[in-house]
Amino acid sequence: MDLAELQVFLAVAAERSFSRAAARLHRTQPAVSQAIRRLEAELDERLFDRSSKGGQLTEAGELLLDYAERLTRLKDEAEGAVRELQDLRRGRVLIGANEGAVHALLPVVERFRARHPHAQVEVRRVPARRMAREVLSRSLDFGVLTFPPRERGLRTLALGEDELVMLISPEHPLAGRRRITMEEFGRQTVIAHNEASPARERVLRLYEQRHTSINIQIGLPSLDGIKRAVEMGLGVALLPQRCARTEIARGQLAAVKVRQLRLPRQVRLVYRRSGEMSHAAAEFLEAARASAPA
Amino acid sequence: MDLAELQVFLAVAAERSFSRAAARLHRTQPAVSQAIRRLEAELDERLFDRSSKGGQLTEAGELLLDYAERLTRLKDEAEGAVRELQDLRRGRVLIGANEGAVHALLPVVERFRARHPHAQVEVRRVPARRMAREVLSRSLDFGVLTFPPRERGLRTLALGEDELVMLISPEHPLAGRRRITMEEFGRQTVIAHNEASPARERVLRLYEQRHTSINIQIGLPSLDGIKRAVEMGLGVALLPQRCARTEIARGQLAAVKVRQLRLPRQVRLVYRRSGEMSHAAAEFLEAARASAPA
DNA sequence: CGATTGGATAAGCATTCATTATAATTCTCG
DNA sequence: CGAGAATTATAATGAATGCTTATCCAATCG
Repeated sequence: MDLAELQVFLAVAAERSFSRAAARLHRTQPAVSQAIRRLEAELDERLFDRSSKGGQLTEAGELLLDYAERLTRLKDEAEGAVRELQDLRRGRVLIGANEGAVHALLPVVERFRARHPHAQVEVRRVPARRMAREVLSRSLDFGVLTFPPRERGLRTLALGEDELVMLISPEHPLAGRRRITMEEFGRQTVIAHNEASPARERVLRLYEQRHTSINIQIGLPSLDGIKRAVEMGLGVALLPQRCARTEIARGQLAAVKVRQLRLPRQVRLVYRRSGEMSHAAAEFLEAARASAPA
Repeated sequence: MDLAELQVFLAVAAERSFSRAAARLHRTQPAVSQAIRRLEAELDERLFDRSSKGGQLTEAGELLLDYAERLTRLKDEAEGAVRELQDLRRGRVLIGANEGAVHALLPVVERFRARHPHAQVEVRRVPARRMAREVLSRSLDFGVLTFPPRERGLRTLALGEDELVMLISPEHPLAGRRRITMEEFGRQTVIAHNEASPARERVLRLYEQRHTSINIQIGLPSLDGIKRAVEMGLGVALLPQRCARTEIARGQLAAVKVRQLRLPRQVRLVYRRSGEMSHAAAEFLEAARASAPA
């Protein structure tokens, strides 16, 4: 029993005639006769009563009619679903990023969504350490990193540069300064993310090398919390400039560069070198390329 | 997109390997490759990611997997349904009969149901006049008549003889008599069905021919109502003997023959001479032959 | 009763699908 | 990183399925 045969069966049932069904299907009448015959032979059951005038359905024919309709409907639905997938209406891009990197990603997401409004974008918070592994194991389509991954089998795409700046309240005495020294920064009350990150490791190492000190006095679990705390004057923070762009523009926060701690870094999108990429992922990559710096 | 191809697709998805799927389907590996290729070409969409280890499904593959499973399930269900029809675990026989004729039919129904407990039997009340037409137009599988139909294209099978008797209350003065005359019957209070029937026409015509009279004084819409009314002594009725067999046996009603009005008649099952007959109908006919008089 | 209509059958042909043989990838392991 | 193993892709061939043309047969209708 075959969908093509059922299609013929449906045509005959609808037209109540073998020859008219043949015309509708752009086949000859014997082709229709044979298709019905094959069906009947396989089911060992007559489907049409040829004795009567119009191709009258038998009881078994009536029964099969219902199933044939459901089957072709389901088939059309399947094809439609795939088509939709191609239109990215069901597509989804899964991206891993740590909190700071999200900001570099937003312009890409914006561009992608503008072109494919039905596609889903999900950005998950994934520690930089696990990023490469998750991308390679297909748990993620993309990862965002601020350092080149050592793992093989990955490609990267630069999304743009960023640097760390000290964020402080505009009321703070240092708010007017263009830049300060590491030592000055070290004397501040520092508010930081309470998760390990490569950037933080690097900053701590730099202080160690200089034999000066820094104390992280407040640890918060979210970027937003840190920014609010800085606004309230609880202390200062060292964060990627992009993360506070809007607050700086609005005058809610001030940014001051710290000598030796600017750590300019490339924000990178990483993805699998080989293997099938979903349409959505391919399109996302395209959007990233378009919004990346020339 | 074809059920056969989807079958291959399902096998590959299940085995996560083209070659293992080929083995399971008793095909060669290139056959599987090509079937998948055809599917992919038709959908214009990769279904498996060949680069990674096992035949990993792509996004579209996952989507199609669900549909493929539902489609094959539905196909199996359709085949099962036809099979059920064949062994009469499903199926229906539709019979037309007027109320009196039902009694002649019951032994046949009983026999049929004993053999095929899952098959449905539906007896519909159909006026004798319309019976032949309904059978020919396939609205009914069978009809029950007490006269040979004039229409061509029908066959008949005798179910048994029956004759009209006068039913009266056992308390009635005439209850002891073996037989009475038409004139005596004419003087009774007659209770009859208030629907026209060939039998009634015939009785009225006989009275006309004899220039004697009969008055139907009570008309009731159901056989059962008539029998109750007779039991209560409201009058007498002229009905097929079979219809009151149990009441006569129990002594609730008495039967008296009426000269010239016995009208012995053959109860007949009528059905289409040509055309497909459902399995259920064929078996019902078989049951009727078996329980018909030799 | 002959003509017409609709379906069945037969023979030939084309396309499709499966097979064998072989190439190209990808993965594994030293 | 490279050789070998495993898995999938490709090409060529052959069988079979299904379509077409050309009829035949049955039923219906004037």
